[in-house]
Order: sequence, then structure tokens, then C-alpha cells
Amino acid sequence: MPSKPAAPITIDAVYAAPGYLFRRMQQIAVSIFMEECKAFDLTPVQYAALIAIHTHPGIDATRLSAVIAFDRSTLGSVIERLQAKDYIERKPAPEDKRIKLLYLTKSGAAILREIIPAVERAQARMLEPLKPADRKALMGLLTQLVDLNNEASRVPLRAEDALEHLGKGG
Amino acid sequence: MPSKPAAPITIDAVYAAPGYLFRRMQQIAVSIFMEECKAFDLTPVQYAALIAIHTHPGIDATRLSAVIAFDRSTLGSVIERLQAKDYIERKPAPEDKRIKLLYLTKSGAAILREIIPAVERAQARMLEPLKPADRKALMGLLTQLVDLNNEASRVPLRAEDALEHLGKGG
DNA sequence: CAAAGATTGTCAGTATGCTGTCAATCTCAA
DNA sequence: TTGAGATTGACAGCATACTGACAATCTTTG
Repeated sequence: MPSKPAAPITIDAVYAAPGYLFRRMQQIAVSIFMEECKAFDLTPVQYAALIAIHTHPGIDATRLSAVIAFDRSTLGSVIERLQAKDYIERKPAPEDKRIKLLYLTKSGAAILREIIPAVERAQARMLEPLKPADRKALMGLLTQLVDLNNEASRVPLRAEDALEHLGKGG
Repeated sequence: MPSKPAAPITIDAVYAAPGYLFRRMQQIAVSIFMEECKAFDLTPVQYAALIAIHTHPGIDATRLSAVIAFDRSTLGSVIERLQAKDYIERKPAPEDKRIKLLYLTKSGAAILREIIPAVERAQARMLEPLKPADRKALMGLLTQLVDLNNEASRVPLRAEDALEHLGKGG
């Protein structure tokens, strides 16, 4: 069997490339999120960080990075901005002078409660153009793919890491 | 029928949210692209821009933005970097002093030919963990979704715009 | 205990991405 | 033709992202 001929170099190949579609879809998703949540001055990344801190009070920045799979360097400025908005506070850890523990403030907990419906509207809108069965199929495949590619990303997701600061991890 | 109870506020809801999965997948895709193409000092965005200019020689920056659905502001610096690497050149348009036309240089055309195999390896790797039928299904659904959500993004894709500089457009 | 090694938070540098603005220029209509 | 409006490229400002480095600190090992 002869090898495939060289693909022509055209923009149409880009339109059909997985990487290009993932990028476009991400931009569309952010755009929809910001539109639905414009009353709340919170970005998708900041929202995810708040939720994670709410789920794991007293987590530190490095573990937070593993729990939401965001870059550690980037997370520094995200945390700064959340602190500037008075949604979180940082307390030094008594047993380790390097670590600063993260907690929601009352404001942070409140805005989280208030923004949830808008976030859910946004998430629903992203998939709305598809038929219900197709939505389910897409989410199933995407969940699989992200999970199976976990190690390929700079910051693999390590949900269990969140437990370590409680002394439960091995 | 009673309304659904309020969803608990936990990180697990984030893990299953479409927006979060799109973000993670995009980051994984970029990571794989950069790994496969590390010999070539080209980012995914720069690659797409080069391909588009190759397909539409003499396109201007605004139309390029519509053709690859990248933000016009961002594209300015992308073009600058491609020019600094001597992959493209900009020529003033004779009939419109505002416009600068974009062309590939010989270097640009050469690197494009050379990088194609690496890009194709990268695109294949992104989907590799899935079974072939699932890859097809995912790409089909994603193509649909991006297309149907086209207007929801800041910069909707307008592939036809590329033809206007040839005097064929309406 | 002391040295080697790992971890934590931070920073500098680069590259997207978006919002909003601006001057220069072009187009179109009155 | 001229003045209103649109377009183009550029810029400032903010917010992710990634790379690589660093000092302070902690842990492990000899």
C-alpha cells in the first residue's frame, strides 16, 4: 500500500484539526461564562479556585494547583486577585513557615452561593446547540479523553493531593 | 414537580463542567503541540497564522483575524513575532494607506513544509487514547458545537472574508 | 548533627486573549 | 464636496498560561 500523499497546506486542514477545535471551543466557553456572570466580577479560573478552597478549607497554593490542574506560577496571581477582592484570606501554617493556608472569607462564601445559578446557566448554554443525547455523548468522550491524557498536561490533575494537608495522605 | 434542590458546592461539579473540560483539553492540546514541535520555535497560534497567510497571500491583519477566529488585538503581536523571525513580511497596500498586506517569506514557506509532519503527529496524539470510532464521534460533535456556537465567541469565524481582498466579496 | 535534596512561594520573561480607546484613513451620503 | 460614520492598525491594561530560576525552608541521609 503506497503511503498517503503529502497533505496540501491549507487553512481547511486547520479548521478540522482537534487542537484548533479545542482552542475555539475554550474561547467560546469563556465568552459564554463571562457573559452569564458579568454581574459578579469573577473569571472561570477564579471561580474554580474559590470552589476548590471552599471544598478544601486550609489548602495551600501548591496543592490547590494540583486539585484544579492550574499552573502553580499562574495561580499565584489568581490568589492575589481573589485576596484583593476580599474573597479569600491567607494564614501562615504554624508547622511549616513556607506554607500559607487558604480560606474563604464571608464575602467569598457569599459570592459563591450567588454566582452558582449563573455558572450553571453558562455551562448549559455551551452545550445547548446540541441534542440532549449528543451533549451526553460529547461530555462522556471528553471526560474520557481528558482523563486519559492527564499526564500529558503540564499540571496533571491530582484530586487526592487535597487530602494530604489533613495528614491522611500516604 | 418540585424544582431541583440546590447543587452542593463542591469541586466535583467543576470537574464535570463542560467549561472546565474544554479548558483542560485545550491546555493538554497545547502541551502536546509544543512537545512535538519543539524543534521549530512555533506556537499553535503562530502556526495557524502562517498557514492562513500561505492560503491567502496578501491578506491583511483584520481579515486574517476573521479567517482564523483570533482576536484582532492579539494578532498584532503574533504578526510582530512572525515578522521578527523572518517568516512573514508586510507590504503597504497601494490603494489603502491603512492596510498592510501579509506575505510568507521563503523562510516562512520552508518552515511550514518542515513542521507539517510534527503538527500531524501532535494532532493524532491528542486523540490517541480514544478508540478510532470514538475519535470520529468526538470530532464530529465538537465540529458541530463550535460551528453552532460560532456567534457566541468574541471573534466569530468568517472564512469567506479572506476572499474580499481579491475583489470577489460582496 | 550537617550536608544533600526536595518543597514552597515568588518572580522575570514570553505568549496568548479580551476590553476599550485612539489617530489615520477611507466610504458614503447629504 | 464635506462631514458623519466605518475601518484599520496600534496601544494600554488586565488575566490566564508556561518556562526557568531563586531564596527560604523543610526533610532525608550519611
